[in-house]
Amino acid sequence: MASGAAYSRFVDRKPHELLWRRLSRLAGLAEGALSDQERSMIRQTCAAPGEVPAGAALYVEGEPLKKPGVLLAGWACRLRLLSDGRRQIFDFLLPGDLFGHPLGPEPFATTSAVTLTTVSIAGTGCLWEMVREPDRFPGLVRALAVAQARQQAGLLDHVVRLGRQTAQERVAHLLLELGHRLDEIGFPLGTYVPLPLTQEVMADALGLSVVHVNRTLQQLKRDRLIETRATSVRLIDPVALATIADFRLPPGRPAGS
Amino acid sequence: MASGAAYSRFVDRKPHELLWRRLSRLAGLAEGALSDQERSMIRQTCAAPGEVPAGAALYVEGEPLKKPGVLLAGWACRLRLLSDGRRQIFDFLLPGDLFGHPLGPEPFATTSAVTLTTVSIAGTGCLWEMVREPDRFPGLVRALAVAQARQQAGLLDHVVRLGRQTAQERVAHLLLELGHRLDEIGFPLGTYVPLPLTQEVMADALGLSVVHVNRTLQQLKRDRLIETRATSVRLIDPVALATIADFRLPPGRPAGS
DNA sequence: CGGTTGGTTGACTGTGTTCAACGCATGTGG
DNA sequence: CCACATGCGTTGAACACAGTCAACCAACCG
Repeated sequence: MASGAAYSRFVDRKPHELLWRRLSRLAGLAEGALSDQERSMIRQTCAAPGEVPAGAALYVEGEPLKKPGVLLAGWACRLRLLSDGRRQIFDFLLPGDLFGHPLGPEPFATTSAVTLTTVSIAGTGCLWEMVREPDRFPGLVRALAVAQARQQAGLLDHVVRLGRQTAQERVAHLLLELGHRLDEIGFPLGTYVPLPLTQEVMADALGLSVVHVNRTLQQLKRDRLIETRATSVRLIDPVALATIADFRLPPGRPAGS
Repeated sequence: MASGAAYSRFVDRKPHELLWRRLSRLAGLAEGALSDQERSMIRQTCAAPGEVPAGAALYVEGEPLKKPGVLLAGWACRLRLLSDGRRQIFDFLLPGDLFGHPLGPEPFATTSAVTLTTVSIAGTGCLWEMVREPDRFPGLVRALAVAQARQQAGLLDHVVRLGRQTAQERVAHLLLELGHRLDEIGFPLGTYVPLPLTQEVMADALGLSVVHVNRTLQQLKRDRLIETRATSVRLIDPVALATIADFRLPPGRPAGS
């Protein structure tokens, strides 16, 4: 089931190799989906990564999206603030994820994005070329489109969580989603994997209070469904969790490839 | 403020003219954004509209999206069912809205879509051409991209409603969103506009129980914020509603055009 | 007519919130 | 090295918003 075990961890290798691997999978599962030109483009993009500290904004709601990028290491999230201070987190950006690309022809950010850990990013300039000259990079454009479609699908899952699931189901569902995404970048499902989220962050993502997230996590631990260490979790029984959460694997990812 | 008053109602005119008008606005606000070729394409698309009864599925989650279309009259919604029968509605399709277009290169529906009223649709075959030969219809492709970006933005609003707003705020926010979308197609904000939603449908959209939707609507009526008739509503005080709901107008729509 | 669909109301329950306090680790400056 | 502050997790008690269950009504329709 866990397909990522065969890969070394995303963060353990040279960034451009891993990014290439990931974009290839996104672009079409065939490893030859990207041209040599695109491959060198990726290398160039990763040449000078930048560091961003935790808690910094990658971009802000309403501002023009002028700096598309790739997350090479660390976590971030997309969110919106209400006028009275309430906060809603839409989704999380993990290593290998693209961000800051406009969806339509209107290049304005519909959310803000904030780093949750120290983060290493690449691509501020190079990826911009790609967006403006799509014909030269068909594989990359395809990978970008797939990534955006996935993000969209993730949003739909999130709506279901918030609209129709209980606290336990929400937490289980989110952990499974993150677990599977981490599995794809080299942290096998069922082992201890990084989860650099405070309970407050989880609360703001799941539409719950911090206190209730805390109690719900404790319940999952008591039921021997998960284990936690400092900033990592282990999903002890992903199948039982999936049953609780009504979790369905996203399509397009054959089990044994 | 209400910009739609200058237009006749979407459903009162010849479908292709109104669709052309709407797509022009989406494509770039300038009325000349669509070519003659595209205009005739639109006419051709609307030539043989089909009727679909209420409660029918336009497409089903997981199936390949082979029939893109346009809603010419009536309402529909996109939704997903949980395995135990719970239901979550993601958004609503109003006259003039496009549906069934794949987002990425993977042409599988991520939701189901169901009609809420009798519905008139067009484009099953013609729009498919457009998607396959985007170079011949640049304006239409642009309009489609803008429409999808808007739908995406609507989903973000929906996440905020479900995650961080109270029942009253949710109802007010949804009514405002629909009110503004109806305004765009010729039903001025502040007047009686059609709202063919049962309270159960609103409940499944807003993540509430039917009973609670009922009580919340009554409260809004008692506070003289809305009035309802058989299947229509009037937003008596949109400004007060917007304050309650922390509602922000989507950008890209100048106030007086 | 009786059946159905959608809306309304009341009483009761419960899931999740709020408020407040405390523990614990980490960091920092005197 | 200690005093203090800060961030995060944990716990308890009281409360409230919203859900559930059940009954009833009105309109519509075959």
